[in-house]
Amino acid sequence: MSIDNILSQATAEAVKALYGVDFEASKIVPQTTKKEFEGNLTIVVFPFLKVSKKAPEATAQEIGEYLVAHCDAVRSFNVIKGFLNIVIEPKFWNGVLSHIADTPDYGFKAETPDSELVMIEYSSPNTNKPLHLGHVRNNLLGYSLSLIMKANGYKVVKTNIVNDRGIHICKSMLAWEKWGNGVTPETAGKKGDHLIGDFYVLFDKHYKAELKALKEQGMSDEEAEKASTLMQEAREMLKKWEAGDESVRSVWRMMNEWVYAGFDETYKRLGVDFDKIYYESNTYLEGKEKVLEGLDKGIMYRREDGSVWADLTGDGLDHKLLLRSDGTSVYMTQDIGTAKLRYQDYPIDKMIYVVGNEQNYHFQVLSLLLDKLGFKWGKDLVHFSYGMVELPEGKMKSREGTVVDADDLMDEMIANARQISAEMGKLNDIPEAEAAEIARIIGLGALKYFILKVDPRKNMTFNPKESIDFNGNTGPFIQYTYARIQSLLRKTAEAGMKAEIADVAPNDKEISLIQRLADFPGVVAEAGRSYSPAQIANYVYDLVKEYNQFYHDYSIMKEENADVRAFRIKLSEVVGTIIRRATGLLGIEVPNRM
RNA sequence: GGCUCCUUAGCUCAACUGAAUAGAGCAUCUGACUACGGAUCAGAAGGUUACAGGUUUGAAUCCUGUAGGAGUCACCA
Repeated sequence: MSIDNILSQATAEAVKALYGVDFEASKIVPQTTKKEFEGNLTIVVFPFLKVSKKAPEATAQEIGEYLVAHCDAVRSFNVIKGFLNIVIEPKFWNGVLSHIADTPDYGFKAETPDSELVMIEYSSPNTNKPLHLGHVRNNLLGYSLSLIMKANGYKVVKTNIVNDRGIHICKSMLAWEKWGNGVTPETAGKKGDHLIGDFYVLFDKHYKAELKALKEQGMSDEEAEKASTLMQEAREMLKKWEAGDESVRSVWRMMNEWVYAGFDETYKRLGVDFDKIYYESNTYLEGKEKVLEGLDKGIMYRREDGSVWADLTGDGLDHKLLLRSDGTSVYMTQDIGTAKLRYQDYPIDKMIYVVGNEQNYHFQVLSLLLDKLGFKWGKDLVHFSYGMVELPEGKMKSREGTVVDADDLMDEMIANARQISAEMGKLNDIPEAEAAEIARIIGLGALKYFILKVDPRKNMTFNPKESIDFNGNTGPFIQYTYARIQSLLRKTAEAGMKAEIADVAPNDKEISLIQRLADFPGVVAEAGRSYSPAQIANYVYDLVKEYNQFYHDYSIMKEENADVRAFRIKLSEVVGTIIRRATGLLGIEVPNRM
């Protein structure tokens, strides 16, 4: 049992013995004592005043006295206003540390046969352009989330829904057919997703030129858009696609393969993966079916023009279109179809969609519709909504070429890490292959940490010019501390020094560090509840910062008392372990040297 | 205009379910390497938590209103 639990239970007993009232132990949460006061843990006694009918100081005094008399772990206490600061018997912490050291999966809950199955959808790319910075945030959040949920004992299925159909793909295809001269990723020497993205931009360029010419002939914006032959051709192509026209379909399949090969490379480098991939070209018809089923059951209704709608005014929302008057499906319909297929494939208990906050309304509606259609997880589906990534100049716009490309960004980060490492002489005497690997780990660590440490709900600004710091609250700072601990362990092992929890009383700094280590399970659980990797990131940073102070103040190898030295080496080792596990939850690797 | 979210130090961000004097990093200034890695550490300075009310023993946190920003309200995805 953790020391927090022991204390809250003992406090509950104290309240019962002193005032004869039952207080739920789980509601009494001791907090770590602020460092300007004496003590390790603090209990706030204000909630007990109603039953004690005494002043805060007197109540705290009474509870404190009871605890000292009845609880072995409590050595002494002091009272400041309504705060009862408790000093834990120092040797008690040795047991806490050895418990952490001896628990292989400390902080992680194991999956059991009754574990709920949670499906996490993330990434969701369009096949007409490469991944950009916004996708990077999405992918990192989604992947980290899946690891956190797993650490909380859930069965996790990571899924990706690829938007591989629609007018935007037709635009790329049309441009390739018109101006591509049969170019392929091989002949162009370019990743497939980038090649297709270029044609999407090319289409837009020609389309804009056409619009401009038409408007110069005196047409309004609307008239010009209607008169555009390029857009007409694209629409025509979409119709052929929907009809299954083989000439269109074969180009579509070929170009999709190019794009997927490109995506796979990016995903692999980013370190994310999926258990199951769905394609909208397979799900949109299913959605149609499901909607028609809902129509039969009276959940939806049909208008005179043939379009199908859901009336959500009873839920405080609006009427929502589900099938166009020509019978084709919209975005919402596809999501319903995807849900249907997923539910056929997996016994889903909980569904999490990692999608940007511009779709908050969409998911509110989707939740209601899925619930009405009988999906048991529909009502409680989680839209893990995150803010946009903006540039100093404002929003990223793919058509205007102001996007930060994911591949370029990773290249830049790694090159940057390489350069800084080299300047500091860190890479001297290291074989090229290892130097490259270290630069990769650091560069990606910097990027991932930079993005994940921010509260997901908030929009964030990304300044590519200033790039990312390597000092302070950053990934490399954490990685560096880990590498130093590994170095320490190597050197002490070579010198034949032991690492063990000897029979010594830890000092204040050590106790504080042990307390923080002991907090790890709570942080993982909390991150699982609020679905936020940011909490893990901030925890591991605090841990590293505190360890650095400890590390700096003590010369561990120099310490002459072998027991104290062994204790500190062991403590360092455990800190290293927790750093590795916490960063692991963020998808960040830690190097043994850097 | 309706609905949702955001606003904390010059900048980038913390603060778990309300709790003690709101914490870090960057930038600025001052210090510390003849034994574990200076990508480090110690210290200084920097705040009316957008504003105004309210609830509470206690509010950055909860409620109401105001201002500013973002998103959304498509037979686009």
